[in-house]
Amino acid sequence: MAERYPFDQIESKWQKHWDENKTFKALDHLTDKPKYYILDMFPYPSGAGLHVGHPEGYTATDMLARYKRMRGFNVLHPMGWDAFGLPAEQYAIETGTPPAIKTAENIATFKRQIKSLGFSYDWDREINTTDEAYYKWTQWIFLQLYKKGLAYEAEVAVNWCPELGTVLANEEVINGKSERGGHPVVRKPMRQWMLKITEYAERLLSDLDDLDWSESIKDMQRNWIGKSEGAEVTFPVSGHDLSLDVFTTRPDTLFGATYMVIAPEHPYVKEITVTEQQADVEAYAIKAGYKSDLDRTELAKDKSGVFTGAYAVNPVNDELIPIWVSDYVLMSYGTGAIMAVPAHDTRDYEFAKAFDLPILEVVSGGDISVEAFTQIEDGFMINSATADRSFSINDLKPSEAIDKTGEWLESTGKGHVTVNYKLRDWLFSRQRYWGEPIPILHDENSVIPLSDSDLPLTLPVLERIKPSGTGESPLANAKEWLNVVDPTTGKVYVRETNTMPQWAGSCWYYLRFIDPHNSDQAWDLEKEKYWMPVDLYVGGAEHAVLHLLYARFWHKVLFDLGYVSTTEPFQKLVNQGMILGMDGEKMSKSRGNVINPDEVVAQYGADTMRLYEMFMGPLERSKPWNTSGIEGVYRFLSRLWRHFVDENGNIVELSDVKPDKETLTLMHASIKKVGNDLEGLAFNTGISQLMIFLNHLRSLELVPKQALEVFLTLLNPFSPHIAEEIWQLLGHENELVYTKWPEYDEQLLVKDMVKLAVQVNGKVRAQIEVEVDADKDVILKLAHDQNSVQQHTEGKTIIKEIVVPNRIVNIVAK
RNA sequence: GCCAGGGUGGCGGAAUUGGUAGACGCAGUGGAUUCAAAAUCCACCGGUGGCAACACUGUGGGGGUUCGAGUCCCCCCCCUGGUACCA
Repeated sequence: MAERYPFDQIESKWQKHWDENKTFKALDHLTDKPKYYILDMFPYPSGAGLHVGHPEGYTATDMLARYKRMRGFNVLHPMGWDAFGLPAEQYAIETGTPPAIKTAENIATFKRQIKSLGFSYDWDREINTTDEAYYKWTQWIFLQLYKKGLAYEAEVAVNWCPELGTVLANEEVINGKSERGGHPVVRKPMRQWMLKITEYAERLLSDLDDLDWSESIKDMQRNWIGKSEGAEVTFPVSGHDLSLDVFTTRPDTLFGATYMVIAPEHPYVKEITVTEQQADVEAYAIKAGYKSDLDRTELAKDKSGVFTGAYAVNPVNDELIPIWVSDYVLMSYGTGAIMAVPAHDTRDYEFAKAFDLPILEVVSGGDISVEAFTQIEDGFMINSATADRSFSINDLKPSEAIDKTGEWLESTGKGHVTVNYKLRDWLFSRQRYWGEPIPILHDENSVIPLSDSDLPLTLPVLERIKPSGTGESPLANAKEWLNVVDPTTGKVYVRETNTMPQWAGSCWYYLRFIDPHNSDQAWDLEKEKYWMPVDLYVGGAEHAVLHLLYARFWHKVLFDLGYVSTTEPFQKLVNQGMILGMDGEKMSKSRGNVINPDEVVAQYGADTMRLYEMFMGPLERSKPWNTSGIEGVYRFLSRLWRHFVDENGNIVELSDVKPDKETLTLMHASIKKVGNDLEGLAFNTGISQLMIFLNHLRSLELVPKQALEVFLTLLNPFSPHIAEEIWQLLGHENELVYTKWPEYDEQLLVKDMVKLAVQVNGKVRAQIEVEVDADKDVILKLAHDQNSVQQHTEGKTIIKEIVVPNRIVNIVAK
């Protein structure tokens, strides 16, 4: 390890200074400065403390925040805690420690660790989702959703574990057994709160286009929303006074529908099944009910199913086709029933083969004796006309046939063109204690929302948190809390025992940061107008779909209600990559490759830690930690210190004269490069430029004071403690934090001589130095004068000579 | 299977978007300093051949476009993330 520079003293000194002076306080109504809102995804404060992945994103946003301040922006850069959630509740069940206590401890650890890195958060805006002053407004937003008709109750199957007497989250169920104890888990319908996110599907999809997010994240959201255009077609059931609606994206293949399939949970299953098939169908439906969604897909290869004995009428040609029940059709998508076109759908093809059902080709171009032909771009329609020829799509391309069939369905009333989404409504309730209570009362047959003045509805303090045994949340045990007696009528109401999911608090925290202490409103509308939208949002890609989709949904609802001024909350989004262990594997306790940020800070200091986190590589990419790599950046900072500060802590002798030409050019090139790299979040190359700059300064006999000052200014966003300290030693009264970022002079970056490579047939043979924008003839003459060029052109005819000004010369000879 | 991103020295990574591949850092080698080591400083550092000048070769593999390709086009292989009977 290099000789220590006193980073521990320097860093604690400046961190204390920033704290005491509230250096990073964001000003709400400072309208003469442009605003910049930089947000980190706030962490769940786990018991394990911070790992090196957290500070990666925080370091990046901090560097940008500090840079933006130097650029004259009023920066909002806050931090808080997403502190509701399962681990604290499980810990409480095991140990008896109340979740609030454990959570407070964890937050203290996280805060200490985050502060040790010198991040420039406005700590006066710290928020905590478990704080009743915060969740009062989470509940208030829920009531807004409820009043708008976007929250409703439904019977939904949950993972019920009879042994544990509790409902489990999907991730707590492994292979149909509980993660803890390995007890069997069954699907049990329970009353749940749902949010109608599907009502916003189209807007959530189309508004993605204008966001400055990576294409891959946008695509994940698009896939999740899963819009598909098609038609709904009605198939009357023969001999019954009912019909089955199906959704299809391929109405062109209607003539090829040779059977139908309905999901085992379909409401008509019982009704249409003929007596002889009743037993088989019922047995199959029960078996399918036991399978979780996962099991169903695992068995995807082998199609299973049972014939109902009933027939449907294909509306296009009045042919009778059999109706089957199979779990390859999902009740949760479309209508829970499909028309099967085995010739042109892989799944239907497999099913038809398995049960020997007819396969009728209606699009030419494939070989249906081998596999389903699903290409939609190639081929032409065949076998697709009504008996009386009144309707025919024969010889059309499938895409044309889709449109024409759609029109026909509309005009005959046998169906209609429609759109379907994969997105489902959001299951919003959890049978847990440690979450926001849902502000709802029940009586025998109705639901009564609390009024705003009853908020917050606080969590009751339970002596001991334990499962209710019924599948309800532990709140069902809180008898005094549970029952509410109307003082005038004496009527007894029961509180909702479900709580909100962890997503709730994080759906709007970025709005509370704008006005965190407001007790009359969730946030002030004027402040919201000033600060929103979030200009940069940085966090892990694990939240690419759910958190971001849920938050966007709430934001749009709040927009419709007039509480926010933008349609989208997060204008620009960046996902930091993962930091891997030294072995290139994901860090985990079991692998023993976890790096503890506390140890890194203790050994090398926060400035080095920050610098290394960003020097490793591009922010978005995953990259492995390397202990000798951190030595490198540590040496860089040590060299800076040693070169300019003597043993007594005084600045060494500097020159007051103007920097020489080379130094001046490099100085201005660095201002440009480092600034551009910070804007583009390309921290690694910015740091590399700082290293080049310092290497040059160290090569000088006497360093011009001005050059060192510029260097420190550029270094400040990256390693602020050491930069401030040397800056102060230079005698400056003001702090670097709000020092203006230097301007560069483009004129100085224009060189007067350039080196050109001379190629012969595309291979570099010589290097020449000429004046900038030198004449083509001059360049060529000089090029031909080179020995090596002559060697390689000797005896050859010159066919072509390419001169790219200030770049390259290429002589083509044969 | 499908969607997205990515394969560059021993390692992390640069490369003005078609113009001298390997910046910067790590590791390594040689030297200076030291009684010695650590630290520090200087030099070298893709591969093959050569004492050297230099030559050939080289950005996952194969083909193509171009005066010129890490960069553009086509085919293939591998890795990472997402998703999965979505009709």
